[in-house]
Amino acid sequence: MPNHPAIQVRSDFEDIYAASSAHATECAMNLAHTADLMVKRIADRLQPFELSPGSALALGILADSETPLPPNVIADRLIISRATVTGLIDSLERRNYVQRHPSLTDRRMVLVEITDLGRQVAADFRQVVHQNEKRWFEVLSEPEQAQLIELLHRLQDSLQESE
Amino acid sequence: MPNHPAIQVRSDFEDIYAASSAHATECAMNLAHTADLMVKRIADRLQPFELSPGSALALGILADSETPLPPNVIADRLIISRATVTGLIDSLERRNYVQRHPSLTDRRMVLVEITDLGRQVAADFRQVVHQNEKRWFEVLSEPEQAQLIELLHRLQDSLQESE
DNA sequence: GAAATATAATAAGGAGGCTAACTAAATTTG
DNA sequence: CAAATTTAGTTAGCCTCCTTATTATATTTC
Repeated sequence: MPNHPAIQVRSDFEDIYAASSAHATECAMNLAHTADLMVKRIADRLQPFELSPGSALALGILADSETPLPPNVIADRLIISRATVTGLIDSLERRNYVQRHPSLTDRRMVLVEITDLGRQVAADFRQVVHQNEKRWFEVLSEPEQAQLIELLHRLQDSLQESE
Repeated sequence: MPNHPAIQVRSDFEDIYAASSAHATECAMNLAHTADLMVKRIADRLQPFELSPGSALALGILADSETPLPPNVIADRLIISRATVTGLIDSLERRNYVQRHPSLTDRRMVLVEITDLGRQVAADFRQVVHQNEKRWFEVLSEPEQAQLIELLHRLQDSLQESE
């Protein structure tokens, strides 16, 4: 993903925007800040596994797949560029979490296969991350979590339309 | 901000997690994805001004200040490192949006002063960004926006506690 | 008041994204 | 069936952020 700086400010940024009745801007700031904080926390939890969030997501996708996948498919699922996936797979391969094989049916293609070690690591880090996420989100009731998802879905649609 | 890859997957990622009743994970994914999408959109809107989101935030802070500010203060407000602020100011200075002056009272300090051009640009980009934000968030009613902010605040607190 | 400590800004180097250009292989088209 | 186009993966070069080390100046402590 684009390496855009996160849009965040310290938590009392409301000072700055309070006067302008910028409710939308306040939403935007909070959204960016919260997401950024969460991603940082997840990155912390992944560190013991020597995984970046991106590598972890890629490994997770491979762990869920019955069969090896080409980098292309991983890029599509994560909505990142193929070039970035190349790097993620390089890093996973260095740790022996995955292996590249040339495709026999289409020699342009590479197939990425998760190793037994990779599968184990995926199971482990997912448990850790999921446990933490559950704990973080415990401050919201189930209905609130559902509503948060609903609001975010609508926002996503709104943003996606916008060009 | 840390250059962590955004944690996002294509919008039908629910497939993957549906089976595991991972509501918290679904929240997390949506949060990261929505924020990332929004930041990308904002970055698009800032491009005509030759500003990155980070530079724009820094310029905004300077525009709001009665007096020139040291890089240190900007770093604190944006919750980014001082080293990063050095780079942002470099880029703003190249475009003549700000000027560095040595502080007369503490010769370790630099004071960053916004130029008239910078002030104008800040007013312009803010209007553009704010208009877009308003449009994006129109899919949520006022009470929904307020609730989103409330939910996010609680999440932020929860995440901040977590180490 | 000299030495040790703390603070401000910067520089150097690293990580993780991106686009654009390149190579190889498959597919389409005339 | 040869040429042009498309597709897959990689490489190279850029951007924005980070952490750590460096330099200069203030402040604290003995």
